[in-house]
Amino acid sequence: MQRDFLSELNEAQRAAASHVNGAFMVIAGAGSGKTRVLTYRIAHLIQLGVDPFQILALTFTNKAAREMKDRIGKLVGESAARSIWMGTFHSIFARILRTEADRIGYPRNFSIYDTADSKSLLKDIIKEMGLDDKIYKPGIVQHRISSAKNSLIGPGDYGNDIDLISDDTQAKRPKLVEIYKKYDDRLFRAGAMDFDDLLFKTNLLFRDCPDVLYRYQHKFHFIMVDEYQDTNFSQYLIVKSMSAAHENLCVVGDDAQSIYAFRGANIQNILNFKNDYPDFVLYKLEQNYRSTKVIVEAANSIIQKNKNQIKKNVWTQNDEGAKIKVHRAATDNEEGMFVASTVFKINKEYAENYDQFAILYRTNAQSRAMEEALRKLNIPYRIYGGMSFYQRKEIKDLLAYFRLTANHNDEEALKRVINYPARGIGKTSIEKLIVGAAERNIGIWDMIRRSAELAMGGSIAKKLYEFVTMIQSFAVDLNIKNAYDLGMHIAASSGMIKDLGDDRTPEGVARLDNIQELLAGLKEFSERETLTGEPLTLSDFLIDVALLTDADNETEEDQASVSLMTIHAAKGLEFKNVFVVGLEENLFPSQLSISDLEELEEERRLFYVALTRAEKRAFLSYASTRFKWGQFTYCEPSRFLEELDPSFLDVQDAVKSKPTPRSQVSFSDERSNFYTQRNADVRNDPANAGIPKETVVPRNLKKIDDISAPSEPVQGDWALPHEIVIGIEVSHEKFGKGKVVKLEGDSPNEKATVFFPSEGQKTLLLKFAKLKIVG
DNA sequence: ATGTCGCCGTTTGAC
DNA sequence: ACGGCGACAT
Repeated sequence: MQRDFLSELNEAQRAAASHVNGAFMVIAGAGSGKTRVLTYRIAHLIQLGVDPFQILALTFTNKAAREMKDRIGKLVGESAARSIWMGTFHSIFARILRTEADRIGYPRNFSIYDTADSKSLLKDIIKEMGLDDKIYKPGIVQHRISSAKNSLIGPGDYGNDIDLISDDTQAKRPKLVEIYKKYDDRLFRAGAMDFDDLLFKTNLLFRDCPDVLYRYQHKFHFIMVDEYQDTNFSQYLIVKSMSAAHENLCVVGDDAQSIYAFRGANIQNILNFKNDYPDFVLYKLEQNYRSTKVIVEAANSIIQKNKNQIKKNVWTQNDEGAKIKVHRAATDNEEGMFVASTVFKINKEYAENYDQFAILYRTNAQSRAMEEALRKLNIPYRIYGGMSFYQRKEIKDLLAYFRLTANHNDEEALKRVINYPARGIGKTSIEKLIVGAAERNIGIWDMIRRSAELAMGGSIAKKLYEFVTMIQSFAVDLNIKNAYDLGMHIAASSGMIKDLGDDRTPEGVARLDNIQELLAGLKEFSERETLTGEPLTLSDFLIDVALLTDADNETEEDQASVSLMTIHAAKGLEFKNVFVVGLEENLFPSQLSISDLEELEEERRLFYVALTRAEKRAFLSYASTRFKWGQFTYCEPSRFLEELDPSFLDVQDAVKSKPTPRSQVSFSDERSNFYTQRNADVRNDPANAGIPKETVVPRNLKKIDDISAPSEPVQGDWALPHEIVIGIEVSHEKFGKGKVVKLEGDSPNEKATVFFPSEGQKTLLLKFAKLKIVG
């Protein structure tokens, strides 16, 4: 019955997969069969007689865990596969924390705050403290607290950390520690943990309860960590503590694909592995099975520009393949058209299914132009990411009812639903309750019961009482009714179903559909069998849902679709045809990363990840102008295009006319014709003297777009950008000569902002302005 | 208490 | 362009 599946691996893969005891690390180049090694190793362990319950496998996404379980199930059987502890750090430790909650003073049904919840709480705290939210921006505060937690710096330690304090003092945010303390306290009183807490509190649990740690150390004989390059310090320490007893630890990763430093991932965890486990064994998987030679080597040529990396030599025996097409588009919409029409052509020409195409971008906002173009050509597509199903208001509302039922102290959940659907409990009342609770140092729920102290009107008190009673009645059913029945009951009794049902607009109908979908998901969940045979409760569902992302919410596709997603979301996936779009400075690499070497290297790794998703064909594109922040902005090609070895590229449509000299640090190759004109040149151009710097644009845009200027004064409806463009010189009957610096509005209400040396900037309605295009 | 209007800031990624 | 939020009206 045993299948010798190890023989299906290459030598390096087999060596790693058959390694049983001790600590070892697998550095796996892109497309080198990393998941194969992990799954085969687990299957191998089980074949050797290891109890699946003793195996812990930590993955980066729920999806990865699910897929790996499926594969293992096929190798050694479903039931064994199901018994393995496999999941993301967050979901595995949320479960463990739930079991051990009382040891750290938390309720078993603690809530999990998502980033929106925690931001909202921070906003409240900042407001309550009377601080300026322009200085204490909730996002920044949240990020600093999150980083602290990921480095295991609690609110107490934060105040003692000279570096952190001096950072805050310099940034004029001396009260940050105080916010952190209050935030921590409010979370605790709400019986809630944020995402970082799931790891942080696990560390506290293990530190403060040696018996608990001992139990888990001896429960898990084999620990595996996938995507090790993306673990943060908090995760690192959990792994280290848990594996201390057996030291059977296998970590797998690729430093070249570390793209999550922004949220605390520490590449040093890979680089330092040898210090913690001096006897460790290192395996390198360098043969790529995914991509053509061109793609592999082009990717190598880009990643070698990074200083910080482990040396490796990724190679492939696959075919040479086509060169990588580089396309310059005039606008973002044209870029979309290029992509869509190329997809169309390849689909026809090579009979390649639409699900074999991916369009990858740096930011979610870029999906719009792609979508429009695909729709025009009737190409089916699916967008991953963006507004997740679980972030929709109606879903969050219903889940808030669930959360509040399971944990009455969940402040964020309460704020969401106490007056939704409207029941006459307004902002002021809620504020009184929250402030009152904070003053008395009690939970929000207790505060409602003592609301008489707040001198609120009798009618409000009655409404509050009714609300409380309703939630309590739900709670009574929590451990009696099955999760689905209770969920249905809550959706109906809360009034949500009615409220949404009353809205007959298409959006309203869609919202009700979403609720139905969530309830259907709950039904499926409640029917799932558990390991222990106990029924799954609504609180179990909440843990699951809190940690899901919509990448996990995969519905079976009825038709093969092109995938649109951010590069981050594409990690671990592969497609025959990949389009990487928006290769422009300040977009990819992102503006925020450009001034920092480390961040720039992360962007480069991100580009590496993008390129290595492709099996057969890769396309790179960029636009010269892009509609951004509500107006046309100028873009120059990404430095990554210059860094790629040109021998792998097939550059179409490049501006062949004249390579313009560049004033900035130059890169040592000749493909400077990618560039039209650097901003610096434009600003320094004497022709632009006197024009405010922000609005100066290159004069030669007209040439780039090959626009012929009418010589007669133009009147009537204008179509953009064919006749008038940013940067063009015009003359006005009254104001004289000027230069167009901004265009906005739709025909026939298009407006042009023109800089006239004598008058300054004027915004003119084109259909009335008599402008003559000069030159 | 609820709803509407206009202004503001914003846009990196996600468990 | 868009969503969130405060100011103001109902």
